[in-house]
Amino acid sequence: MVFSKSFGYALRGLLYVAMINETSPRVQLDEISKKLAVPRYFLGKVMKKLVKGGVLKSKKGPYGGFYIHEKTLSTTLLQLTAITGDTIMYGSCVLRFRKCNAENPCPLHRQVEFLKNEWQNVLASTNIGDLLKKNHPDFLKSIAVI
Amino acid sequence: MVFSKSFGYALRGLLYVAMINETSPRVQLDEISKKLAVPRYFLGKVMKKLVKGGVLKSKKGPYGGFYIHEKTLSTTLLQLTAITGDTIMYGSCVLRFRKCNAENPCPLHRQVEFLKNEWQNVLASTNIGDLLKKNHPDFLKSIAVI
DNA sequence: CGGATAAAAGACAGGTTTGTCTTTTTATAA
DNA sequence: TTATAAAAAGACAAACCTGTCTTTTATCCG
Ligand code: FES
Ligand code: FES
Repeated sequence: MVFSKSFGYALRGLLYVAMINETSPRVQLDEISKKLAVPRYFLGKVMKKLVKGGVLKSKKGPYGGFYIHEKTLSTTLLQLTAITGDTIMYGSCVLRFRKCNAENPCPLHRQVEFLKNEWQNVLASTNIGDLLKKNHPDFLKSIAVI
Repeated sequence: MVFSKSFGYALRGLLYVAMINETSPRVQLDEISKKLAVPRYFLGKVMKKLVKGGVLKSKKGPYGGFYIHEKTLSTTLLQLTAITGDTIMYGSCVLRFRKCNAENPCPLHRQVEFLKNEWQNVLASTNIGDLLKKNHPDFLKSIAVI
């Protein structure tokens, strides 16, 4: 009932880059992993997925690093789950029955239907820009602490 | 965002035993695993956890098997998550921060606080007996279908 | 008691996720 | 062009979850 570690790293990494990019054009993996207290090489892989997923940019070499582009701030949490491979349960049963449907519902179906929709809604309607704004100004503290 | 397989097996196993025990004093693992179409030996381990967790009883040997006791029907889904080791997020952060608290919230805290409480509520207020009642009479179908 | 039955326990294997380290590729500046 | 810096890519290991099989332990019945 919790996101994967990868998702957490991805979100926090993305937020950190977005925050830094308000004042600096690039951030390096080294800095990100230290500030977030996240395993460096693993974070590298997650960030790579973000770049490949089209929600972040990167540049190799000197003066390189990660930086945002147009789409970054409008990236929703739902898109992020797709990128990090988190199984999200819209259309799938919380009990892992073959599929979630009202005709042949699992014993939990009624109880969780509403919550699933609401949850789905939050993920689809919240984007990186929203989180960045809402959590200012002690925002760094909120993503840096494990 | 979904329960573990173990949790699903545990719940369905528990429900099956509870259902059968309305007419028969014991059920064997063999029958349960076949009816639920669940891997037999793995289910055995899950059932063992239920017994150790004090929400089910078992007896070895001839005429043995699994059966319910007083506490079985009042077992909540929240208790089940504890038994199967599912990380549930009440008091813990969806992003896996050390702990979820309002003073130093993660970037998602605000957005998910309400949903977490609601979800928690469903799990804590739903017990095996409830599910058994609500899903009668085509209840077997609902738990047997994978 | 002795044989049969069923859960409990233990050993092991495959897959996925997470984590670490090394090598390769790309870009920059001098 | 060369040295350097940084991400990308690849190889590998540890931990966890799931699944299978074998051995042990408890119980019942004759
Ligand atoms: S059938 Fe299980 S949640 Fe809908
Ligand atoms: S601190 Fe993350 S959900 Fe509360």
